[in-house]
Amino acid sequence: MTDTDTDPSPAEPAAPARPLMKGRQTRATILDAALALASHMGLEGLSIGALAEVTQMSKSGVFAHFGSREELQISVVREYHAKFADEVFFPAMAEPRGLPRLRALFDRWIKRVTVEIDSGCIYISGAVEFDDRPGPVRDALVAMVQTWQSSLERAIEMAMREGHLRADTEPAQMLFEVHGLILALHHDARFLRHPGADDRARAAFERVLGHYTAPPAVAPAVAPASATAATAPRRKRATSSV
Amino acid sequence: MTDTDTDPSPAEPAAPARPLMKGRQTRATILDAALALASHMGLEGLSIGALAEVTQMSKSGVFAHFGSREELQISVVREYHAKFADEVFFPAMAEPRGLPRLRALFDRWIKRVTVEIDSGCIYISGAVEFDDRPGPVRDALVAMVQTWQSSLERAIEMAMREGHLRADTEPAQMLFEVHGLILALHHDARFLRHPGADDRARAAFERVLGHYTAPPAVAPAVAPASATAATAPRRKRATSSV
DNA sequence: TGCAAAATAGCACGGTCGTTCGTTTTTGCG
DNA sequence: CGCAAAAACGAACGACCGTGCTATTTTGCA
Repeated sequence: MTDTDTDPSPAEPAAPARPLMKGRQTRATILDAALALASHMGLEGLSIGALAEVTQMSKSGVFAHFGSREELQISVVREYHAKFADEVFFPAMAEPRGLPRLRALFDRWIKRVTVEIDSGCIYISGAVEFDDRPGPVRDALVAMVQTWQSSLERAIEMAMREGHLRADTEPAQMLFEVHGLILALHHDARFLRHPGADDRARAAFERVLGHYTAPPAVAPAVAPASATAATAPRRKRATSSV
Repeated sequence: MTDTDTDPSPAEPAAPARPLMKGRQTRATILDAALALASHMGLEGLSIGALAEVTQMSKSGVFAHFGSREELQISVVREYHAKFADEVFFPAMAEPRGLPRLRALFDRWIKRVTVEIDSGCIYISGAVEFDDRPGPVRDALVAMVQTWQSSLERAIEMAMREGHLRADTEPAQMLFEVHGLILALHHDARFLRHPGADDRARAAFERVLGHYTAPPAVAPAVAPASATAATAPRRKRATSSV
């Protein structure tokens, strides 16, 4: 949401900043194509030549916008981060704190990973590609992923504070388990092409929620389920349908 | 083992056709190096030139053993599969059926993914690299992963038959959740370099076990299918296939 | 020891890659 | 219009890639 085009009206005609140039626009076009290409081939599969072909430009013309392949990759990571935030994070923040927001986050996350058939998640593919490849690209990727995970963790903490999750919940542990569901979904849906993978993910998510909303529970086998259902507040809201 | 090693009597003096040659040995050496290299750079990062340098051979010398880069990649996948089976599957099969075997499988799986510092899991990295890159390499990879997952699923079914897991367990669903823990572990340990990731995975595994060993549970207001299973537990448990 | 076959090396090919550099076109504004 | 700056182009470079050839070395057995 940072540097989007601001040209509905010429705005400042009187001695504005010199570089109002509309080369920025082609840069956005290139970045868009790069994002699509990287979703298919991975960040390491990005090639300036292929990018030039897709955008009908010369290799050097594409190159000039980034200065190096590495800078292009980093730009792609940042672009993906912005899009991810727009489609997953911000809309979910419109939901009320606690379980509704948590469900909205997970639901949109699922859609980001699967519904877009032609676009694998760059966070996931990038994590595998750069897990032992040091450098600026890895650093950028780690920073973005950590930002996203921190947001999730804060949402979990908020749900605890709202009383929607049991008090002994370890947010990082719960995040680990939920993250695993997304990764398994990505694996089964994209790689194994299992059709019902998203249903599995959703069912598992509800199971995880079921655990973290149950009473602190020393009571082992005999604990009646009706009591747990009473203490766990099930909001209507039914998540966001989108 | 294939090529006609059943000739104790050398009937043909001119062409005994005995490929006992020790070029097989160098092939194994190359494959070993290739496995290490692919663990770092991914299957797509495998290059015959780099492999030649590492093994102190000529490019063409390395090349001759596989006939094509693609065949080399497939050989690496098969080699990894064999090693994986030797280190994870077969030792765990020595444990008694049911929970002990399940725990052993998971425990060794964890170690395969993390303890080997210099070796990422090729199943995981390969799945991301080839999730939309059709071809023989992808096919081989899918086959190996499915073999492994089927083995796990059978182990889960066995645990059910032993009475160690509740009768309404859906093996594929449980497998999905456990697999997610491994993927999250791989992500957090290798990419984010979180030190305690394996403890998180183990704790989560026990939580999953805790759920699937609990009594069938009286409709916790969520699951639509499990409730019906509890009321109708009578299903012939036949299917004694192996 | 000799000899055929297997294993390895050497070399060259066409191709793609990222990058550089000089030139040309386009842009924005006086 | 004119003109400087920005943007895009085109050709070339060195490096690495996979792969096909033909030698050369090594091996295993008579």
